[in-house]
Amino acid sequence: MPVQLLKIIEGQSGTSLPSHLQKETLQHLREGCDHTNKYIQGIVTISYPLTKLRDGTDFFKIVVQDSDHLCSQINSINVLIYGKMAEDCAKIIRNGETFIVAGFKVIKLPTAREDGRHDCHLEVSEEAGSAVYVCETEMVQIILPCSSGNMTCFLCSVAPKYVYTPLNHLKGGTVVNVYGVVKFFKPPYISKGTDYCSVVTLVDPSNVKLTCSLFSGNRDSLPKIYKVGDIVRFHRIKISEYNGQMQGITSGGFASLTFDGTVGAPVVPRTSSRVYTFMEEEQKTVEELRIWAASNISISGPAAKLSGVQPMLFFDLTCQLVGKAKVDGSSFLLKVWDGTKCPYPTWKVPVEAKDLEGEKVLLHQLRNLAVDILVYDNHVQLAEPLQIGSFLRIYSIHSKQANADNEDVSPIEFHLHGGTCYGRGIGVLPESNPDVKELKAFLESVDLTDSQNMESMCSMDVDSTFGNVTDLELHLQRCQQLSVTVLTDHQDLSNTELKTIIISTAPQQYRIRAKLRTYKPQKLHQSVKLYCSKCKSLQEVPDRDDFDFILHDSAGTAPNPELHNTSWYESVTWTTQDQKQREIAIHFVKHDEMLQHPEDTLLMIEGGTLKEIWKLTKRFKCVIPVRSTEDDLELLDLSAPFLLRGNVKYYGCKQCSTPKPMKNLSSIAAEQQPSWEPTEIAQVLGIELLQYVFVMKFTLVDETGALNAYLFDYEKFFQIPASEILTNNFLQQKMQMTMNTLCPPGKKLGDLPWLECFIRSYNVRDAMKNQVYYQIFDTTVAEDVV
DNA sequence: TTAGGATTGG
Repeated sequence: MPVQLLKIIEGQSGTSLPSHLQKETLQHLREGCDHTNKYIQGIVTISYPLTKLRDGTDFFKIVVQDSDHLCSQINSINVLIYGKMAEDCAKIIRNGETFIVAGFKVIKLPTAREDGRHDCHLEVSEEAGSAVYVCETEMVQIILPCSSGNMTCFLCSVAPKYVYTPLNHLKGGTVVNVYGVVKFFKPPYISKGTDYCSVVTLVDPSNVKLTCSLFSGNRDSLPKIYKVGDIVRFHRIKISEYNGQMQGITSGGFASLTFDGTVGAPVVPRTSSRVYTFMEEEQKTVEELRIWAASNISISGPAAKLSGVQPMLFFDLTCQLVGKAKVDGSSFLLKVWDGTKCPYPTWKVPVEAKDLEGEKVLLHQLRNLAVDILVYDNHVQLAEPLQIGSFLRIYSIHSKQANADNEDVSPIEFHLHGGTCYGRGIGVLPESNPDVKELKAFLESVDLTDSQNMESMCSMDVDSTFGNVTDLELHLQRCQQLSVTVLTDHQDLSNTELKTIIISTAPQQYRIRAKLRTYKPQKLHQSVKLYCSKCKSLQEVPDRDDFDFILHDSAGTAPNPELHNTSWYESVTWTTQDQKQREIAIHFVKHDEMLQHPEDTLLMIEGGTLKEIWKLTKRFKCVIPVRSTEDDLELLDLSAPFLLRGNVKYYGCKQCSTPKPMKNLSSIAAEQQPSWEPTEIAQVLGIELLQYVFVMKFTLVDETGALNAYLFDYEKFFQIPASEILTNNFLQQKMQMTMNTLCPPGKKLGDLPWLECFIRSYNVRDAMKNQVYYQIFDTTVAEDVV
């Protein structure tokens, strides 16, 4: 992560920075000079809200003041931060903090400034190779007299050193600071007294639990916990003994920080205090707790998508609010959606149209995707002021099927019962929350016309497979006896018990019969990775923003007219009418000196936006984003897809690819019937094609033991191509339903279906030890499950 | 003060 929080000790600032970097003063900063090994340091005096540029790039502007040269004529500079880095910086940077940047671009402004600011600004982005360091310190704000009038500046005060007590060393009657992993929590609710209340149970590596009752009149000052596994730091919590156990309760000056508990996620605290201390060693504490929690806390909680809900269970739902209505004094209706479709008919709470708040058109469009959740009693007061459009996590919703015994399938009802048992409640998630970002992107990708069309498809599926409840039961019974997976080879082998496998040496192959107790990742789309078969590396699929930024960046290079209309392609160019006057060139590859039908055509585009490229892929067979050099077209950075075909973005391995000239494509164009296969295109362009794979960890159990086995699958196991899952809503739902059959949520171990699998054991050695791993192979989901 | 985890009603 390029944005780092550093501990900077006064007089030794820079001790933690890379040693090749040297401090540059604002006076010496010039456009065109080499600042490669320089950094700028100053105090943030103004920060503007995070905004988006026209093309969707995040943009964050701050003003940084050189605190060592406060009274010189030029003492501050505008810093413009773009893309992912803008977002990251906006999260953690507050006025008064020390900001350090290296790897910036210096851009001179056309007009001279008279406000003491530099006549250049700095441009900062991940793509430009910038690195940002932020020092968070407790600040003292003072006003200094200066030649140009009074001036506000900030001084760092020495931060107090906090001591954290492990949970097994707590004593009654003390006030302490603690770190812990959230094992259980109730989102803030209105207590019977005067305050908001949140109950939080922590655990730490001493394996001791501490349940805390936190009160505050201000909901924002309670910890912003969104899920079990989050990590919290409490300052000044009072410890007392209750029923023979230690408990925590808020005391004066209580303060908390909350961190995402995911290993590897940015260590960015969630807090309402503007000023807090957070040192480098504390970042380590959070990272260590994350690693401890990963193997000691079960966070595969009852989260669900609407497509995965089953009758009669309790689950947490992350969703967007699209409508609300008062029903009566003790209940309130929330209409929400998460982009997926509940596979069962859902109830509609009757309310008068005039009582329903929300955008009418959207409510109509979502009539088959949105569900009604009725919240009761204490939740009503929190539900009433919720903003339409906001993102919610509703905890422990009860999905209830009224007359399950009835011949007619009665719809599923969703209730948030009164009370706070099991953490029942409603939390509002900020837009910066990673789950919200992901949900937002997914909601945007939902084609509402499609989902209406799919409605008939879905209900057909449901009708034929689960015609009524009896059929559903039969289906489940069948799953319990027969295996929900089948072997595609080696059927002659007999089963081996897991205990035997665990005590045997590797490598070996086994046939097993086991149950799937749990699996990771629970969010199925996170299982999709890109794999390079040459260097054997796995990487995340780049997100839309990465591509967007590369496109934005390459649009800065104008198409070179000398490269237009060659023997093997025909070019069209135009300039956009908007303010930016972007130049776009499209090169249509010819066959036999003729243009082909659009559906057979490969084209190369320069200067296009994400949206434009996406539209072209709908019409044309293949699209390759390129840019001009002096003498040829070339591919963009390999973090961007080098080829788009249908719904699939094809990526190349940065390490193993050696891009070749684009004119090599002409050899394919000259074939009798060019098929424009991605593998062939990759080959002539010197690209090592990355393959989409599912990578999952299955925890398998039988009567004798348990083991974790990896699934590494292109499309054989799920019979769904990994390459298409990210862009196909229907396939995502299908995969979720498959996993719900293999591992039905809320079922006891005895009720889980059996899986027949082939697994192979293999050794992984490092300097310290040898470890045995297991991989599933030659296995596929049974035909009547998918 | 409030809550002190521990579902299933409308």
